[in-house]
Amino acid sequence: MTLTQLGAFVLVARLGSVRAAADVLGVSEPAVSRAIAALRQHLGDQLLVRDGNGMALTEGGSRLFGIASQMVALGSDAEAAVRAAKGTPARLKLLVSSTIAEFIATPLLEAFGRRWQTSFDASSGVASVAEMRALLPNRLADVALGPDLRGDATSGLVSEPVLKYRIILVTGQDFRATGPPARWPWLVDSSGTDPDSDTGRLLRGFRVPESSIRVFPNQTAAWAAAADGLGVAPAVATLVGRQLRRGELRVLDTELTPAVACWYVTTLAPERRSPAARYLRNFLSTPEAMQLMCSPGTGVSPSRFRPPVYVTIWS
Amino acid sequence: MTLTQLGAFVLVARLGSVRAAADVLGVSEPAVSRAIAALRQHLGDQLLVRDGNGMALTEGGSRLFGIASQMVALGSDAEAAVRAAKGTPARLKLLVSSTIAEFIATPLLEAFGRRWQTSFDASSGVASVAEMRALLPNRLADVALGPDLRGDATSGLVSEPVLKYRIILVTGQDFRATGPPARWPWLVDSSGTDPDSDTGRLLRGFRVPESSIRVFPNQTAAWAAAADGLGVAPAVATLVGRQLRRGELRVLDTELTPAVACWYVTTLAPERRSPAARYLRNFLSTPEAMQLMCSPGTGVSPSRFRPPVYVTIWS
DNA sequence: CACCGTGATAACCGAATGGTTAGGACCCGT
DNA sequence: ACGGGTCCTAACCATTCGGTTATCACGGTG
Repeated sequence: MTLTQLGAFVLVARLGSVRAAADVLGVSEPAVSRAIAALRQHLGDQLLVRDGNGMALTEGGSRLFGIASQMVALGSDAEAAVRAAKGTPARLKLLVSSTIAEFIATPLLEAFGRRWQTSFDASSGVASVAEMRALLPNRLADVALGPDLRGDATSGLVSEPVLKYRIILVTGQDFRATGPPARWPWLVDSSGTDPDSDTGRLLRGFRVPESSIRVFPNQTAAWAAAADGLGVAPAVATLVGRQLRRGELRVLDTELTPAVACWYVTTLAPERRSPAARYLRNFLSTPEAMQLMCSPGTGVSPSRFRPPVYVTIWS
Repeated sequence: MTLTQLGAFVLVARLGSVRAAADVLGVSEPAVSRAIAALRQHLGDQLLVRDGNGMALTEGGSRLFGIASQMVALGSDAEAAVRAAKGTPARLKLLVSSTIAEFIATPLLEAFGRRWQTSFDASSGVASVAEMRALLPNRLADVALGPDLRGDATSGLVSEPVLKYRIILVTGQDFRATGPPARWPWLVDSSGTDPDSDTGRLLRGFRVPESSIRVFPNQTAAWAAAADGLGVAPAVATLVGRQLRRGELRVLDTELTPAVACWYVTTLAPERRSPAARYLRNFLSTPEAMQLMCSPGTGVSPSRFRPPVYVTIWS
């Protein structure tokens, strides 16, 4: 399986014709045909089948197409990326939990950028605990902010506490909690599906069945639903201060809440740490960063706003 | 540049040693060394330099590392993906605008799954208008739901209207609109940075300067800020019904709002359409789908909730 | 039916990839 | 300075890849 073979395959799939692909590539038609044949044999699937006056993808071919397109695109990116790196600021890649992504990551990186703009080019992406554990040792990211990732000494990861926070349970003024917590309607964001997150642990602690859980795309939405009296939602105390002051939400105490938890910053062991990771780790202990994590402003100006560079792959 | 060369490079970068990589690969050390040398020459960068008792990545090498890791991983995925495709339901890949992603995509796909679960395996991802235009013709996605993508006849895309909706402007009860709209504080979600989105067009229509725009991670958050009197926010009328009924928000009329707009479904031309795309397109005209788009339930049960398959790449 | 145009296959060939062993250059420790 | 580790390079060889031309098989279309 070669990149050129994959490139030929992608082109044929896109154009729906071997001949046309050969023309575009400027090679003879059998060359393309044989590239496809090699892939067919290697993968044990027809990939492309005759369809009247052209070629159609098989189901297997369609799976391959998405992957191969990515690979080909990455291949041509590689050269450009390496060349562009000369004399360019280093990149800082930050992984964050969903809560931090929603409220803290953007202002934090904005502030970090103001200080180090010339030297670092920072961006962030959401990841589950499992993903963080996989991405950091591989250097696919420099820093993770959120959960404690210790517990596997062999991974070479170092987690350090950054900020304590209180986890509380909030609900609307008119919600009446009846029965045990496991029977309440629970309103959570997508971190509820990550068993290693605060939310996941809380749900497990109360043995909440799946039928009592509703997952919202973000915490703001879950809290809005809670304010409507639809159920209870976990929250970080400092982040719902506004809604509590306005009386939209009230705190509900249980045997497990309020609870104290802690955000951690995780990097590789000091000697393997990237310079960018070093700087961000230090930045997190500055008063400015602390301030931002305690009461982040919501919303940023669009010139500062740059969504993380995601590439969507249906694998 | 070969996949095996990239694989060797990734392994060396990960282990910090040529020798160790050679051991893992079960080949001689010069074999690995020469793979690196070939990449070095091809890309014109040292990529890895001696660093005491091992190898460290140069800036260019670190850029390549992220890309190469992806490529290698995709390469090993490819085989599995093709083999797994045999006798497997077809995949439906849906691109949606951010508004639809936040409120509609999940229940819609959930309903679609209930009807066709055995035959289709549907998932969705957020994309900007530009991304949709790029991904659909390449068959990296089957269907786009949201903006009208016509206007470029050569692309082979077909957009059909699905549902009319009203764009309104909402604000808190105590917000006093003074001066021209361009001077108001505008609270938008990330689609405000997509010039082809409804929000982007509205902001351009009022010539709102960037300094007056605050970008929130999602619309629910922007509306919550508007309810706090922090400014005005665009909204789809049917989606803020709850907040309007509760009196948290009120409608603000302007020369450009209320405006009527329309969601479109976009696919390839009928003869190039995938079967999955055909089915979803038909499903969208059913009463069930219409109902969902007009008043989507918020939140889904976690067993139904499967986040889209994202792979984060810092390119 | 004969005639296109399409894709698959065969036979051949140059070039590169990827592997080996042997030896040189370098850093680091004692 | 020496030995032991590392990485780089050179010379050699088998294999595969990617290209060609020629030929066959198939499906519409006149």
